[in-house]
Amino acid sequence: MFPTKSNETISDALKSVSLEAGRQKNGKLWSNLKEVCDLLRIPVSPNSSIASEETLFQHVQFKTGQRIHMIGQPFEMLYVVNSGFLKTVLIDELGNEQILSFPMKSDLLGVDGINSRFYTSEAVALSACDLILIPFKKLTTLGRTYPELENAMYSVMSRELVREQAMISMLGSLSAEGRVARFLVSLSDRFAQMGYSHRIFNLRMTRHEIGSYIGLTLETVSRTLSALHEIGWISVDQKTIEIKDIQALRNLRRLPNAKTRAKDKAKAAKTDKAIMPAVNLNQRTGTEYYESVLRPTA
Amino acid sequence: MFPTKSNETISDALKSVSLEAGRQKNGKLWSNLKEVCDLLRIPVSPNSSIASEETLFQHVQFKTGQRIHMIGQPFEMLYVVNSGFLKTVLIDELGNEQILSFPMKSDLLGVDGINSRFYTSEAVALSACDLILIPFKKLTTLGRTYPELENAMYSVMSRELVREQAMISMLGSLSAEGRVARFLVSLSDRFAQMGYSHRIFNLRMTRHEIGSYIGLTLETVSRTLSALHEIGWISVDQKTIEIKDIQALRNLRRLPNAKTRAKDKAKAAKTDKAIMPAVNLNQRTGTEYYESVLRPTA
DNA sequence: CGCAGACTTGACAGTACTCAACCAAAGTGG
DNA sequence: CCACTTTGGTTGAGTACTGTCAAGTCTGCG
Repeated sequence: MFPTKSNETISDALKSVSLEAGRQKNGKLWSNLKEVCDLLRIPVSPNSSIASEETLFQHVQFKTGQRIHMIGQPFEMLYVVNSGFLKTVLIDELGNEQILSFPMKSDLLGVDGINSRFYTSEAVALSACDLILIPFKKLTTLGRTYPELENAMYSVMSRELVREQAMISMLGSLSAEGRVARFLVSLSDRFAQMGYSHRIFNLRMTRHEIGSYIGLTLETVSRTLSALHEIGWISVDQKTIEIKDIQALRNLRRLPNAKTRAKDKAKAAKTDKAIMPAVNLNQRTGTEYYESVLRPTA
Repeated sequence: MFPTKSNETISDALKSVSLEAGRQKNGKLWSNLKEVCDLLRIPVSPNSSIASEETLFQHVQFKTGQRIHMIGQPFEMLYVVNSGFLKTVLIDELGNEQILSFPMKSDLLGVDGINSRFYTSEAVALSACDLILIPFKKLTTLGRTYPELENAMYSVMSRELVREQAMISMLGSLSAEGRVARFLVSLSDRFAQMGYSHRIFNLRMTRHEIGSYIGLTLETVSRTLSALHEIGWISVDQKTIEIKDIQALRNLRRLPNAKTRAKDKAKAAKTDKAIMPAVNLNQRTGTEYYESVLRPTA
């Protein structure tokens, strides 16, 4: 009776995850080092001394809209997302918000504070969240006891760096369609990784936030989602996304062009609003007609 | 008789720096841990045991065009730039090059390899370069002996992460003019930091490489440089850049707009090709005339 | 029920890309 | 030494894409 669980059931998921990766103590949730490493997808040899119960890290819960840390605040903690969805935001000199990431389960937050000793970005909960507190001082101390932990830290930071490089590459080279497609694909991948459906999911962020993240205006994001919907690669209804042709989305760098797309729209319209399957986007027949008909009416 | 040294004199600079930050041994240059930390601008307490001569790191020289490491190559080394100019390049699925950074003195290279155990980008020398080899294994081992080194590593990686975040923010929010202006300002700052002139310097990279770095085509880069030249904020001649109004460049987010710019060009033309000082870009007088004169001739 | 915020869609405009011609500098080879 | 090629740069014309402005819809919530 249970289909692939959607990411709707946050509170349910939270409960079960909490049981997996935490224990009660003084009425609060705590995780040991091993559990934190597992959460971060850091390989740890099973017989490692890391598995000890000596060092516990406290969980903290945040409600939607709550700030985890603010810009300029002294840096002391790293945070590992155990459940929930967040955004990290940079605010530039003119007060413009720039979304930097949408952290979710198993992501690490707060790394930007290490160098300057205060946070250079802020993190906000987009849903109810369960985070694990990692005091940075404690972490570096532990690193001396467990050499593999040290390597793991380097590894996680390196991973984050590579992720940002990919982001820069995307912003530098992809069209609006390419960016939105990639965004959806990466979300789909993340959800799959977390055990949610990779086909149907809910966006946790607004069009404005998506646009900020991938360097577009909210209108362009909305239009592009509509366009992808219309050619049948996805289905959009407000925050609900259904991926219908992930391979097409993956391969997309630049939609053929606006003219061709208009043609396909025309076809779709002619075939009684049926959604076109994602094949043969490059066909170019019987379309000049459509345009020449429309032009006079405008 | 020595003006502020320009960055022309690479080989000279290399020699002097080598004497500063290296020593001969078996006919090769070596630096100790303290010198490497200084180069990376990592604060080290002077009485620290880090200052020891025990651990030496070898220098390696590269000629223009030589590759320091390639994509997919197993990761073993980090590199610290002691002198010279480089580029790091990402190559995506379709073989498109994407410039990620232009490392120069005191930058760290190769961090992207830590996570995946092989380099995900390649580094190429844009000039003669002197790099210090840091075997990663050796570094992590040393980290256990010198706790402050460990912190320093985290700090450097965090710094790099913040830099990339700023890059993402820029690509997401700035116009072509803003990007080029920022690029020039950041170069100017770097050169100042290295003791070169912040007013006049030579670009080490092509327009194509600049464009890739800041997400524009080479034509747009060229045009924008010409525009900044024309309004008198900089002076461009091929690879030579002279900054004439760095404050204007710093504040630039979006040039008033194309129309206003055309007006200023008109003014500049009328005043017999004199270069306009960078004031009052927003004046909007006597310009419709210019346009209406030009239009018919086209 | 009305309001505010999020989203969609249209019209229009301006920025930046594409294509292309041209120029300059630096090799290359006879 | 001079044609010739190659590479990098500049500039123009035209166009496509994406931003801006604006109107209107939908949703959730007090």
